[in-house]
Amino acid sequence: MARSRQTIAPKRRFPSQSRSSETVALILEAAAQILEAGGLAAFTTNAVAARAGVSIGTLYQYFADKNAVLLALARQQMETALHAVRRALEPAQGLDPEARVRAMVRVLIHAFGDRARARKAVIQAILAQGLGIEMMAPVAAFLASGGGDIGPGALPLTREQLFVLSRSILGTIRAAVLEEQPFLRSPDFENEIVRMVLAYVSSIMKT
Amino acid sequence: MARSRQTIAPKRRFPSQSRSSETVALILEAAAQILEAGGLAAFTTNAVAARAGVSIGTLYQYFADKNAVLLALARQQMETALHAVRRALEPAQGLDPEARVRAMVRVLIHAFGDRARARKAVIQAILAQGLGIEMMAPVAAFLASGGGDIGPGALPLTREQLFVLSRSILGTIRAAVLEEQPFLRSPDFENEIVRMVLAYVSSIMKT
Amino acid sequence: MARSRQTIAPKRRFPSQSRSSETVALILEAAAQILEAGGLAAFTTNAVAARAGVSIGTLYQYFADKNAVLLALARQQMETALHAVRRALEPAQGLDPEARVRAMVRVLIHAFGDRARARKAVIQAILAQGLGIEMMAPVAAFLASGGGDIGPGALPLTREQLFVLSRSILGTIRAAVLEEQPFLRSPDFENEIVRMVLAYVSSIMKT
Amino acid sequence: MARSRQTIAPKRRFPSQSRSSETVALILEAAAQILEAGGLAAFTTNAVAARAGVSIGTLYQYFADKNAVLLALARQQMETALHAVRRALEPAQGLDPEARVRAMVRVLIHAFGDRARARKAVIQAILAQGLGIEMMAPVAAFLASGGGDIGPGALPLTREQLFVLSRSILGTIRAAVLEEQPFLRSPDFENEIVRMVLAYVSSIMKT
DNA sequence: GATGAATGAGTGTTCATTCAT
DNA sequence: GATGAATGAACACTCATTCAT
Repeated sequence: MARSRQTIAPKRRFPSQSRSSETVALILEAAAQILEAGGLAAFTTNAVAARAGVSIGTLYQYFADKNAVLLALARQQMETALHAVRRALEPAQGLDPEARVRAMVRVLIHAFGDRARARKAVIQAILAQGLGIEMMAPVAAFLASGGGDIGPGALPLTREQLFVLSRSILGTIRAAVLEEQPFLRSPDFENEIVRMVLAYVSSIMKT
Repeated sequence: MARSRQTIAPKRRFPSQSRSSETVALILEAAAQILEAGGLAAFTTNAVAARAGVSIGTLYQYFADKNAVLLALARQQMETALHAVRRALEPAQGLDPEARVRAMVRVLIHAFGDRARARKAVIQAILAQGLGIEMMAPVAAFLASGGGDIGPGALPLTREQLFVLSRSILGTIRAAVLEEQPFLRSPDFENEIVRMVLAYVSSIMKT
Repeated sequence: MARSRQTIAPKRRFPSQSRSSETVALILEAAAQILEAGGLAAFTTNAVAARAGVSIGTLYQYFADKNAVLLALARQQMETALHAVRRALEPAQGLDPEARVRAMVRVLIHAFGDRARARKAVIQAILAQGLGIEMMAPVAAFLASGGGDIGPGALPLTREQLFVLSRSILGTIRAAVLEEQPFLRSPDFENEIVRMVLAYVSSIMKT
Repeated sequence: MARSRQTIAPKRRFPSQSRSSETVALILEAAAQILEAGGLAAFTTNAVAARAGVSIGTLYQYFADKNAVLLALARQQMETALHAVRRALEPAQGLDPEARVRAMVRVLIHAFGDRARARKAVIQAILAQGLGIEMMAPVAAFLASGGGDIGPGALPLTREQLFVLSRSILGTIRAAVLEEQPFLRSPDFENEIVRMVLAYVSSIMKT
């Protein structure tokens, strides 16, 4: 039934492509706007459809249920963030580890810092649904695949190290987003995360 | 969102304090059980009252609204965790920093790891309600007041350092709980968190 | 949880009796009216609640779902019909079989013939839900228990005979109701059913 | 309720009769399968079209609405049953009445007993739609036209007698189908229906 | 203080049907 | 003729909260 798994829109129809992906994009954009404007409480399927300018029936043609919309939105954000990280790391090739870590952290902070309320709501929703794991998987995979390549060479991390590394970064940023900390985008905040990461990685390498 | 600030705290009864606190305890226990059994979805005020063996009206006599129950439960858990940390740190007086950090981390892991489903649900609920800040405050305060006293002496941390320190620890443990990671209570996991904390603190002190 | 099984209202609360049974009666009456006025199509839980003058929530306090209302209504009608049959048969004690059968048939015709649209709708609903068996059970039980006591003595019917006897009577009347046959209450119609029953029973006894 | 009378009959196509009737047959077969598999609840126009391998638009090219599909299916079944009865009665020419009645009853039992779920669903749907009369008409007409020719000669039945005769047979079988009685195809069940019919007819003739 | 029956706004979701392509 | 994306009216049902007893 399902054609491909990479498709952003989960479940339901896979219409003729152009029109449909447009509609899906429309709906996701509307979802983000609703979230941004009114938070999770305002996020109703009817509201999303209305803002997207499509009928509620159309929404359900592309998304199995309310949750699927949230999921798709989260996935989209995650992927955007990962792309941003990759792009940020390219020009950092060859630079010293600190520069590379800093580039990554900065991207993550801002990835999660733009459209703050929407992002906060997405995170809340994902956590509330217990879908956190699925969302973190790509990040961990990225780091595991040497994506970070944070140290001077490829450092083979254990499962636990990978987990602590990724979650301490994301958990900290996430907390700042959720708590709406004013210093989220401040250099000091960035500095401290970078310091934490470098210190931890150094410590691992010394072993 | 919250109506008034007083509503968060359960309305204390003065008349027969014993009966009242009994009832409150009954309700909170019921809430925890409901959460443990059915997760956030099963957590309805009617269900909690029913399991507590009190009428829904009585529940509302002690708690301003559904959220207040969740809040009280979370606060109770937080306090339990803090007490556990303090108790764990006492015999560690005078020991080297690593031993002290390890004691604290271990306690936190178990504090958040017991009665897993209930705690997970509480965390989800708190986050979903955007109440994370309030819940973190005591922890931060504890660390700020030198509670951790992790370094060789009192180390005056900046706001950002305090935040990164506390959230990287709690965020990592939290993620492990929410994602139901199997290694949550493993020594390796504990080791890595300890390593991360010590490395970060050392790095701060060198400045 | 459930207190007693004879209660008409199935599932849900069993409130303090007086007020509640009043409410239940109110709802069932409203349901019958809605059915009478607009048929099955108009039968929505909201409409029933509105006509009953109670909130939709109250309806769901007493009935598990839409179907339960229909079920309860059908049961009530069935029981009313049975009572009527019993009452009709009492003065017929000692009379010849024909008189007794006639009394019974007449009651059934009118039981199903009054408030025709409502009764029709109830039957349709019951059949559509596949709940026919449950509704027929009491009738069969009645006949089986010698309730009919149609022959000159107690005649022990086989399962199949009981079924054919009860369903041929009820099926015929039912068909006349559903098809809105004009002769439903005519003496000729009654005569033919009586003839059919007597002929069948005689035939059985000859064996 | 019904919009116009023509809508009941599927719009016949003249151009390429073969292709059209093929499509209609395809749709009816799909409808039967859906009904058989999931009962009335699963019977949606979209589902039928999908299983038939045609677009929903095409379905509406041949059937005015959802009901028309059901109607056509019911009619098809009814006709099949009648043909079967006629075929069964041919070799019974000249046989005694019992043999002829038995042949008819047996055919009816099996006509309504095959593909049980689908047939049950069709009956339910027809009844729920209040379309029972239309469906019974052909049967009554058949019996009226001496089709049954059950007695020793042509017996001129009154309207009521015809009704009671046909409905007591069909009503009984119908009930057994709807209630999924295990003895539906048993000889005992058949015997009792035959007995009932013969007894009733005899009784009529004696008058 | 306790009770619990009553409330009703609010939401997710379905599915028959249309019509532009 | 065929297609199938889009439509949107309609509904069942939940649950936090109130208030008369």
